[in-house]
Amino acid sequence: MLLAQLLAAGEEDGRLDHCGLAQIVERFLGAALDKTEQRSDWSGPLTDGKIAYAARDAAILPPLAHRLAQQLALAALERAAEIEMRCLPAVAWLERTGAPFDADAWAGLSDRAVEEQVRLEQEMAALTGESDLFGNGTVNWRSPEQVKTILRARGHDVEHTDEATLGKLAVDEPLARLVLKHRDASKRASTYGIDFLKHVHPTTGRIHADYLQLGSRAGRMSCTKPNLQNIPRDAAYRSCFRPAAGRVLVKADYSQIELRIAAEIAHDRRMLEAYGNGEDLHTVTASSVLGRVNGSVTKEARQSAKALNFGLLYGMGAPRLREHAAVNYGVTLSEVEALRFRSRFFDTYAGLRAWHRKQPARTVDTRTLAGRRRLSVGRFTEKLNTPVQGTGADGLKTALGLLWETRDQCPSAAPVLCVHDEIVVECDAGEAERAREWLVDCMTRGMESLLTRVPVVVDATIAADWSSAQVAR
DNA sequence: GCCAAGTGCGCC
DNA sequence: AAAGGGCGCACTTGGC
Repeated sequence: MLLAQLLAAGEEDGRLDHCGLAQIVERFLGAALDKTEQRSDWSGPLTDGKIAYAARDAAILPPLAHRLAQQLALAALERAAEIEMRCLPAVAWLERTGAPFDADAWAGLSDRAVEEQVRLEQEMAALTGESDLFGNGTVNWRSPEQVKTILRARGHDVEHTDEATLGKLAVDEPLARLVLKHRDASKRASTYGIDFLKHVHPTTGRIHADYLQLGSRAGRMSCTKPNLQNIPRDAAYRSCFRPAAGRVLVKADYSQIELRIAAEIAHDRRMLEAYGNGEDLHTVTASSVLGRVNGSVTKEARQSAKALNFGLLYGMGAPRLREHAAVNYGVTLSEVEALRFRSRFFDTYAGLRAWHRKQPARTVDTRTLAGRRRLSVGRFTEKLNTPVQGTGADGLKTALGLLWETRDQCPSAAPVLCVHDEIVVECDAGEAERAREWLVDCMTRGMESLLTRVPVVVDATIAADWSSAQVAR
């Protein structure tokens, strides 16, 4: 399954997600596998037909494995395949262990979000004079159509009601501010509301999410039922992920990993030099692109530089840079200023500019540093991003494999969360320091197996829950 | 009642 | 010449 997905990465919808053995056999062996028995009643004694069906299912595996190995070799995907296969038991381990979770604390947050949502609806009703525009007397503030209609009635001729649009309006339209606040409360009341608790396992009390090992076209994992990779960063939410007394979490993440990988792939001298000297690239960008105040880089400037680094690295243009700066940093840039920042950025990182320029115009198959392939990439921005993001996945998956293979080093420990550049392990409090060293070592070695020109830095902390800040090294 | 597409937004 | 990328979930809308 994984290997078939690896070969298919980038096709149509990008994955062979819900495709079973029959489709894989059909595709790689060109043979039809009869699955009619699959949905029949398997209780009671096995009939000859069922036994034959089960035998056929098993017998097809050796020739299928042979064929897949052949195809992987032909496509030069052996290294990527090894990473995936060694990672697989770690993903099973992660899912089976589950994330430790405080459902009562979560329910409290959900209640607060619902209250806030109701309060905001009352405020908006008062502000708009209970306007009966939609027949039933109440406005559905989650309907972009209705929000648009009401804003237009108040003299704002908007095409969209997204955060960027409403954010601009918010300056002199209190309703826009309320709509944005309502969106936030409503998100917390729905996606992160009471229904989330249906994912708490009745006997373990933990959340055993479904990690899709090849969930993204670039090679990352995704996560569903529930998605534990988009839990709000707000400490109130993260702290609900908390083990019982006597156990602790060890959280570790890669420092600026995509920028380091980009430096390696693009051979950018300035970036490699900065990382080689143990510098922080956001600060370097702030200093050389945005300038200094009294000789030093302000916290705000470093924050803005982050946006420049991630946006411009992957091909963001000046217009969107302006938009982004306005919405996320409250920084107003003129067109000329945006263009100037952009060109100063590429003056600083000339290797990145050269890397952008050498991208072919035609559709290509991209490769990560481990050789992971994505088929038929046409967009310029995807040609830039996929190898970088995908190499991050190569390194993280290698690390997960190492954790599984060296688990005897830390018998009380098991992974409980995994979020693209972060792994969280749970263990006995008494084994925390040992677990921290083990985790940092596996993560470092996993990523270092791919990067030769740039150092890998892993930040790790021991904590009572998932919320505390990442500081120690 | 279901399905698909679109909108919006949480995270890395 | 110009072009940020990658997800999953809740909800609305429009059609059956």
